Amino acid sequence: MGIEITCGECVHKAGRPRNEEVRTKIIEAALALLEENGYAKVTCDAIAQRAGCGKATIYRWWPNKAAVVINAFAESVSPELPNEKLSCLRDYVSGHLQRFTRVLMGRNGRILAAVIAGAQDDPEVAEAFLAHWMRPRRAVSRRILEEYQNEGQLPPDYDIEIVLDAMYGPLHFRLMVRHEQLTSEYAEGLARLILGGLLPRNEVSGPRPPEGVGK
Amino acid sequence: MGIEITCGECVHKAGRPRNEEVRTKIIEAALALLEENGYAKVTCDAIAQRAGCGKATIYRWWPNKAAVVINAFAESVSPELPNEKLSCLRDYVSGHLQRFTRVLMGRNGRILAAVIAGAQDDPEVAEAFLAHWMRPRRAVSRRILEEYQNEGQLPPDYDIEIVLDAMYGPLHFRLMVRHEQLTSEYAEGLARLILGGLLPRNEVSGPRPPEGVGK
DNA sequence: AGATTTAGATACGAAACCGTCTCGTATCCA
DNA sequence: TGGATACGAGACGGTTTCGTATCTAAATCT
Repeated sequence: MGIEITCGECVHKAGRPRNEEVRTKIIEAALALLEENGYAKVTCDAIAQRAGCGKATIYRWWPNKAAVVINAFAESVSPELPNEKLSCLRDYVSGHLQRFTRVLMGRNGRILAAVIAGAQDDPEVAEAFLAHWMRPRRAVSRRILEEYQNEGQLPPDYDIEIVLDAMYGPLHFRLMVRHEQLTSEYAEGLARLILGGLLPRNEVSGPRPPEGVGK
Repeated sequence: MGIEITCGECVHKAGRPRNEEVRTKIIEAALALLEENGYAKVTCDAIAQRAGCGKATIYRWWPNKAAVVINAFAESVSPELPNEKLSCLRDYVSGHLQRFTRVLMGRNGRILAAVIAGAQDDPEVAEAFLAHWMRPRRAVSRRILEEYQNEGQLPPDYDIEIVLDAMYGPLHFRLMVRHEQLTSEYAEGLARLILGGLLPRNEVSGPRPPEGVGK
């Protein structure tokens, strides 16, 4: 059943109503700690201190740290970056990688890296990350790429999942390993490479089928 | 100065000599815990228990958990996977991605993911990972790709760093995010895509320069 | 033999974190 | 006004981890 992400609709009956500002401050504190120190160093004590609230207030609304982090992450990224099909595949790939890279270069990039790291030792974080971020966004891009494929702008024998990975994988790679900077130029270069391929244009018409590499 | 990776040459003067088997057991225990539980859940206590040794023995030779993990990681991966230039770029990319994927599919894959995750909240782990794993291996691949470029098998206007990321990035992406399985077929499909590119072969000769996407 | 060093076992204090709880106060509804 | 709920502050007991300190036994050198 996983972790409750939204902390309920808070149907109000009687008594002092919930202070929405406190909730915001807790979420914001969690994000700031994620960004600055990484997942492992986020603690409920630290969140409470930073948010200027009592620890009990946190535990009243979330069962544990993972739930707060997942909730915070899901909200911070919810202003979706636009992802719409253009008439030309080339422009779509280039533009989309540009926009996504700009997101990763900022605060949400560090947060994303922290959540992926946290997902390595907590299956609940992993599942929440896939469900609330990775899968929905991939679905949008997948649908767009499939349309390009139907139109013949994209070779029909390519696995869309692999195309998606070829686009997003390198960006996440630099985000997390940080062997080189994530930059706008990187995104542009990557788009050119994915679109053009490594083989010179005067090679044989298509990639030849695999031979002698499998089992 | 970073963390001492090899725990010294242990110049022996007098007294009981160091039991090399204990060292091996500690390293092995660290690797097993990394693989099973991820970086965050590796503790010196757990290592000692699993290795069947006293905690003091660990602290005698390593300053802290990060040092043990880094040491263990560096040794476990030291049997380098072969990475040699072939006459044909296509075969090199395809074969290399295949071999590397097979590594990631096994025990060392989980360990690698754990270390990268650990690097997100510990700069020393990050630097050790880059220095002892990422940079040396990238250097080998970079040199090979540069040779292909000099031979004209690889377009001269591609940034080799980006080519490297296009190869390794998607593999690490699946390794860590696990939205889909890492398989041999994935490696092969990725190789085909990188080599061939998204644009149909009857497009204009080369990728056109960026326009209107930068600032 | 005696000095020296490694090693296992275990106790230890300090600190961090967890999740719960209480208390006093604030804020709303009936 | 009184009941109900939210909140901040902080104490709490319990657990975990850290890194150190002891103590005993083993192994090797001089």
